[in-house]
Amino acid sequence: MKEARSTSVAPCAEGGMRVRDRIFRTARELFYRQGIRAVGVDAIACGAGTNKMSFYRSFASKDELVAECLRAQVTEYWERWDASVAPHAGDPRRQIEAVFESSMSKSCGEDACGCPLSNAAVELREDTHPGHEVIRSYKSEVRRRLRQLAREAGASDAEALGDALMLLLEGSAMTRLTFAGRGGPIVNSLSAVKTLLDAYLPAKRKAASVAAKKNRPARSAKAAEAVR
Amino acid sequence: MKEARSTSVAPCAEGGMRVRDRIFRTARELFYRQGIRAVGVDAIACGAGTNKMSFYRSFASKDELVAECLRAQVTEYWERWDASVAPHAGDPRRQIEAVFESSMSKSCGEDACGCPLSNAAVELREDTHPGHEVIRSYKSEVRRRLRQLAREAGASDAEALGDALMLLLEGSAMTRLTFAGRGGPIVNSLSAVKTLLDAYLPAKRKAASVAAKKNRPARSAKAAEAVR
DNA sequence: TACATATGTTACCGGTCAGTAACTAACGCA
DNA sequence: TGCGTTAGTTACTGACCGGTAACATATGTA
Repeated sequence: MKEARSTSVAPCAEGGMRVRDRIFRTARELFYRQGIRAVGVDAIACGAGTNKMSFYRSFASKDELVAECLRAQVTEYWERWDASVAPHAGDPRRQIEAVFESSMSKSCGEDACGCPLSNAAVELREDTHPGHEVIRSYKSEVRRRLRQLAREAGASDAEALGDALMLLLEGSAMTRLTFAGRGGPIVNSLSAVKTLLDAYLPAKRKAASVAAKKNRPARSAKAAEAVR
Repeated sequence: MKEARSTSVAPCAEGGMRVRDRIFRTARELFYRQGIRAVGVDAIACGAGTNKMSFYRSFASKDELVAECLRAQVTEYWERWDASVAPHAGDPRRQIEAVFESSMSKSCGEDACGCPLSNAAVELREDTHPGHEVIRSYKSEVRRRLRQLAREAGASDAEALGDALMLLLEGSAMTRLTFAGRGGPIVNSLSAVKTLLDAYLPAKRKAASVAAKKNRPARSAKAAEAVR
């Protein structure tokens, strides 16, 4: 089980950052790129331009750091979610599309390697790990929100549509680990979403949509093409 | 990073099995349940009712064992695939459904925790690992076959449909890690597949389907319900 | 000047990891 | 009987792991 782990990692000095923040940022990056179990405390501290002692002055344990990284990931994810949904208030179908466009361009973007939360779910199997509950509640909330949006959009079967969307979301992130670059099945993720929406949602999106004037089909079509 | 790993694992003596086979079987089970990195060579040997020395008489290294486990997984997967597809030769739409029914009941079954290949893709990030190529070629073949089936079924956009199906497949396996038991989004996986098929395939399945008499919509509907 | 806070340095602990050496015991077979 | 194969046993190596102790050095502030 050879690791390229010990190879010196370029320290992210980052000028005016406190040690704790540098460690935190470095840890998130290394965990995401190389995996949680593959990255040791020493490598994190060294990568942050400090040493192990300073690490343990800022964090109680590696497990706690991992959990905190996951919590930060969740917070950022919801910020992105809310930001992409906000401009389309009253148009739930468009909101769903916006969520996927955002996800496809970020968590599944060019240099991305999957979803940090999903990856952590694979690596942290012992249910005593403090990060476990973070992952669980996050995934449940994703499911709840997608089902809620499906309901608001007037889906014939909101639970089925919401779950189908979630499966696409999870699958899109996961395939990024094997199909790097721009060629994987993820290129057809958005079109799958639209197909499902067309199938489950009432035609002509009369639905519960209040501000129907906000529709911009040309823009969404362009975004779909941009992924390919 | 505490592990429940050292707790004695019940040895699978398995009477008349050779040491190598016992080690192999034990390794696959432990890797799948606890993760590859979380399981040490000692734990595998001990779990197989033998010791580390016998392990290294049968396998060159842990990495090689991992790769061989993945190869075995791939072989079994294609056996299952072929077996579920064979009874529906000439009815590609039904074949797609059968593949999903098979996958949902096995790799995503009751006590399952995701797809061994996908999980390995998360855990083995160094592209020098001998298992890496196994995963990559396997995923590519899954994609190729799904697109091929979509083409045979006469899909309006075979690449899009094939990829959408693959995303559902990947997502279904992945959600099993967080939503254990029977309650996760996977319960709506099959209905999502049918919806996509209805959307992409020509109505009344006239398509390239040769033996249209093989249609058994009642059976497939029942299977879809059984998952819920 | 004096003190508190934040950080760096070095050395260490006990444990686990993958992997090896050397020897011994059982079994099948000719 | 003798030999080869298969497997169990014990002890070991060197590296790395997460985590800690003790001490030294900055820097800012009062």
